[in-house]
Amino acid sequence: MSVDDQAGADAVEPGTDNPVRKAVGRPGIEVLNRAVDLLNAFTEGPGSTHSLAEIARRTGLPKPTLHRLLAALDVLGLVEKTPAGYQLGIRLFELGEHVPRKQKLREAALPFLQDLFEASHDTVHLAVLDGTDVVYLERIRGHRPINVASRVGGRLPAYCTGVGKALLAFNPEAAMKALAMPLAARTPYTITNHQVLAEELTRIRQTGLSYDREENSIGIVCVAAPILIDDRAIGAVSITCSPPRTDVERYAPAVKAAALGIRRTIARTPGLRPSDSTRGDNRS
Amino acid sequence: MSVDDQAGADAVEPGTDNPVRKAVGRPGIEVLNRAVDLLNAFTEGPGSTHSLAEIARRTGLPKPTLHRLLAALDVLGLVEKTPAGYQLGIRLFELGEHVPRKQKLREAALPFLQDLFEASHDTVHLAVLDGTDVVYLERIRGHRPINVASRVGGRLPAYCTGVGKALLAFNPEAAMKALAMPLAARTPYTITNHQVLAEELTRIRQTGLSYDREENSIGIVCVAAPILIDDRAIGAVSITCSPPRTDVERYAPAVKAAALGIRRTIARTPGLRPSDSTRGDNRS
DNA sequence: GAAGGCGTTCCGCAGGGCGGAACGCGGCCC
DNA sequence: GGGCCGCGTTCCGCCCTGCGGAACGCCTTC
Repeated sequence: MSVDDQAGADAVEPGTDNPVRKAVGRPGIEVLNRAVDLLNAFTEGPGSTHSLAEIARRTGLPKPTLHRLLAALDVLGLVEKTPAGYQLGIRLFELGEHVPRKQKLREAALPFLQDLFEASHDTVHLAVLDGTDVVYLERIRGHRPINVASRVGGRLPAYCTGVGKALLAFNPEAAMKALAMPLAARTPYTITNHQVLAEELTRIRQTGLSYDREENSIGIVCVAAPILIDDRAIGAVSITCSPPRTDVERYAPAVKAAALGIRRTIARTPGLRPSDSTRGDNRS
Repeated sequence: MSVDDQAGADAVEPGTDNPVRKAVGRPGIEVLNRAVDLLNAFTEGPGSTHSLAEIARRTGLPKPTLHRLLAALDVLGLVEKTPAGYQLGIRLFELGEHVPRKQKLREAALPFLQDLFEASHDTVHLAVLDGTDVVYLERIRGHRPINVASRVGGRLPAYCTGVGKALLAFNPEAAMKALAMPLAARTPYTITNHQVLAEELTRIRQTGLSYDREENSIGIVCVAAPILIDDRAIGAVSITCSPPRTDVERYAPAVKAAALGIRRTIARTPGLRPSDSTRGDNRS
């Protein structure tokens, strides 16, 4: 509760927010698209248990259709029907724990994240890229009441976060996409100009370090470093603190060292390598 | 494997029966059933990246169909196509992190699990029930080389584990189901007799404690206690160790206390209450 | 008693998912 | 080299299956 309220409780991006949105002229299998839209409805906005009617409102799907879908998903364990409504089912958690991108990176990174935390006692993050968004895999935080907008399993646009820019800098295709979409101002400091963002990415590419100076959320600054395998960032680490202690810079070496350590651990373990998903959506 | 042999299950079509199981005469939406079977193929057996051909073998689905399904799931982010094959996608992890059964229980339990670990330095588990299986939500383990068969996000039959029996004892419907299915012997000590299991559950109901004495795995014993809300177990905690140090019993009070502590924390936080999913499959 | 919101069921229409067949490719073995 | 096998991918016409408007029974609210 202490967390996300003032961060704007972001309803991700303006393109997808109106109650009807997507799911219509899409490629792929219609039923699947709808089913996943349904599931996504649980990850957006507040609350975790919803009535059929509310899901109908959120997704814009007709009630009989939803009824059928929910019943099917319930049997499959992806959704659970409780007296209070529907919620995401345990089997989703099971499946999620078997996602290799998460599993292996996290495992390799955890000791280094711990070290970073010990050294700084500030919030430490591990994230990966998905499309032009960042997904947080892990967070270690202490008792300091920093209101980080992040959450494990949460998603934020890459262009306005430390880890995000580090990831973009070493993922050309994703960077292209990000540079081709509108950059909404989340704070007065958000980079909203494509030219500026491009330069920032170049700088990051040169230094191997990425800074977020209240670009996503007022009161939050951080340093991040990419975890590079074959010159591509498969993940990124960061330390976050509040700007009174503006000297995030002094953490830069530690963050960079942690990223390198993780890289080495991974290089030693086979199996994580083919890190780049093509992620079908190159159509957009 | 243990299940369907006696049912005859003849009338269904050929092609999908043998190398795989289910997915044929099922209720629900066919495409969804297939898609989820496809995803499940990634959580069974070794390896996390599979070729289309291999998935075809595992699921028994025709290749063109799989091709179409995988492409659709790729766009949705539930699956990722890499040069080496397909793997589960990051969005599954995202969804999994939003599962309330997991999210809230884990959050409430974590400090108590830590305490248990500090006190014992043996492996600590947190699990919930799904059907007649147990799903592990969290595990804290030290450096002792105990080969626990568990894994976070893993699944085991309830009747042969400490947490499982604790959960069954306080979930009548699930217990009924478990008592109606064949109990395979996983070790010489596994309870395979329904009568014996029923008595064991009664004992657990009286004492509030459940023991696993190498019933699931040789070399593994544990004590477990249910986390009770309104006389139903919404989860269970356990401490596991190897039988040379047979005195798991001395951990019993600590485990029980932890369970009570978690219960109290949850009772104070609203929102976790409606814990019983009906989980569609009451058909069986 | 009317009005609105909810979850649920029914059923006839047609659009979408199906999968056998066929193709191009690369590795392997004579 | 030629033949073979297994792989991923594309095509296309048949037919099955998912679709959703309409209608119902049950609540609470005014």
